Amino acid sequence: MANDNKVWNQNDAIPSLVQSKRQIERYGLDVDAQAILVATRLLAAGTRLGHASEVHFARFGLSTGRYRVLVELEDSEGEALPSQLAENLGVTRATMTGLIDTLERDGLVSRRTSAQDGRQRSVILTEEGARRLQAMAPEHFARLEAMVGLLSIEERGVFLDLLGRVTQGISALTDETIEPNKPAGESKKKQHRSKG
Amino acid sequence: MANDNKVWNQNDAIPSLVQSKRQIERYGLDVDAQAILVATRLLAAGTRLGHASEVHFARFGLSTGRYRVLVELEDSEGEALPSQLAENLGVTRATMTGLIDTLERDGLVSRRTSAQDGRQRSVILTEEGARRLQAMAPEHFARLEAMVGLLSIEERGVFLDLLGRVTQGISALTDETIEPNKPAGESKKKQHRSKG
DNA sequence: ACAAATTAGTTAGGTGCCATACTATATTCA
DNA sequence: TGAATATAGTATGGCACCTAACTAATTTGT
Repeated sequence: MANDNKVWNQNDAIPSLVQSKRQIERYGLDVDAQAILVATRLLAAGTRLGHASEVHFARFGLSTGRYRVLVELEDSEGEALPSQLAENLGVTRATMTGLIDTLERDGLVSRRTSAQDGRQRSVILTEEGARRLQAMAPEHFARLEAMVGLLSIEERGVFLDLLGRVTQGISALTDETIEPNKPAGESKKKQHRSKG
Repeated sequence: MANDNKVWNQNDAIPSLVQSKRQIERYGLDVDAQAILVATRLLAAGTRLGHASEVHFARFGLSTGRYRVLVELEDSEGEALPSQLAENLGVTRATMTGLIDTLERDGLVSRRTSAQDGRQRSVILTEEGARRLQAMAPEHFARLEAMVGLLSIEERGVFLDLLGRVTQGISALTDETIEPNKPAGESKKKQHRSKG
C-alpha cells in the first residue's frame, strides 16, 4: 500500500521574490518584482481557496455552488427562479440548471412550474434542505472564523479594504485591453464601495 | 439573438456584512460577523481569481496549470521529471500527466524516456515552448502588475503579510478537526466552541 | 391575428482539476 | 533467485463550471 495521497502540502507552490525577479530579468521587462510577487501569491492563494472550499463543503454533501444556492434560497423565503439565482450567484443559467439538478436529486430543493409564466420553473427549498443548512451552520461558521483567526480585529479591517481593491484589480486579467489601474491618485483611498 | 452572455459582472456575488449577520442570527451562533464577512469575501475572491486566471492564460493558448509547468521547466534548464513537476506545483501526478499531454500535443514540450530508469519519462521544453513563454511575458507581467495597481507600495507589503497569514488559515477549512487559530501574541482568546 | 423576436430553462460538448485504480519498471530481502 | 513491494507514469471516471445550440412559452410589431 503506497499511501502517497498528498493532502495539500502547503509548503510548496508558494512563489518567492527570487523567482519573480528571475523571470523578470530573463526577459528584461520593466515591471516591479514586488507587484509581481503579490499578484502571483494572490493567484496561488486563489487556487488553494477554491480547492479548500470544495473540500469544506463536501463534508456536508455539498459543493461551493450548491451551498450558495441553498443560502440564496433561504434569503428569498425559500423560493426563487433559476435565472434569479444564476444572476445573484454570478454563474450562467446552464450552470444553475446543473446545480439545481443535483440539489433536487438529493432532496434539498424541488422544482415547481409557474402558473403565471409557463417558461418559469421556480425552485423551492425543501424541509430537508433547510435542515441541512441548519445542521452544518455551527461547524461551517466556526471554520470560517478560524480561517481568519490569525488576523487581529484591526487587521481584518485593513485586509478587507485591501482585498476589496485587489478584487477590483482582478479585471486587469480579464479585460480586453490593459488599463494601468493607478493607485487612487496621490490622495488617500476612498469611494469604490459600490454596494453593501 | 439574445446576447445575455455575462462576462463576469463584478458587482454581484460580493457578500455584505448584513448578509453575514442575518445568517449568524438565524441560527443563533456565537461567531464574529466581521470575521465571517472577511472569510466569505475571501472565498468569493478566490473563485473569481481562479476564473480570471484561466481567462488570462487562455489568451496565450494555455491554462494556469500548463503555464506553471512551462515556467517550472524553464527554471529547471528545460528538463524535469513529471513527478518533480507535480511535486513543485502541488498537483497530483495524474493531473501532471494531463497537463503534459496537452502541452506535448501543442508542441510546447516533448517527452523522452530515461536511459537510467525505464519508468521515468522526462519532460523537455521545446524551442516553441520557450518562444511561447517569451512572447507572452510582456503582456502577462503587465497584467499582473495592473492587478495590484490599486495598492500603493506600502500597502502591497501589508497585504503580503496579511495574505500570508490568511493563506495559512485556509487549512482551517480542510483540517479534520477545528483548531482555533489565534493571532500571534494573544495567549487566550476565550473561544468556547467545542465542536465535536 | 400571426410571424418574428425575446425569454426561461435545458441539453450537449468542452476544459480544468482531482481521486482511484492500473501497468510497467525497479528494488528489497528471505 | 524469485516473490513481495515500492515507484513512475498513465487511464478512467468524476465534479464544477463554461459556451453554444436547442425547446418551449411569451411578447411584440405590423
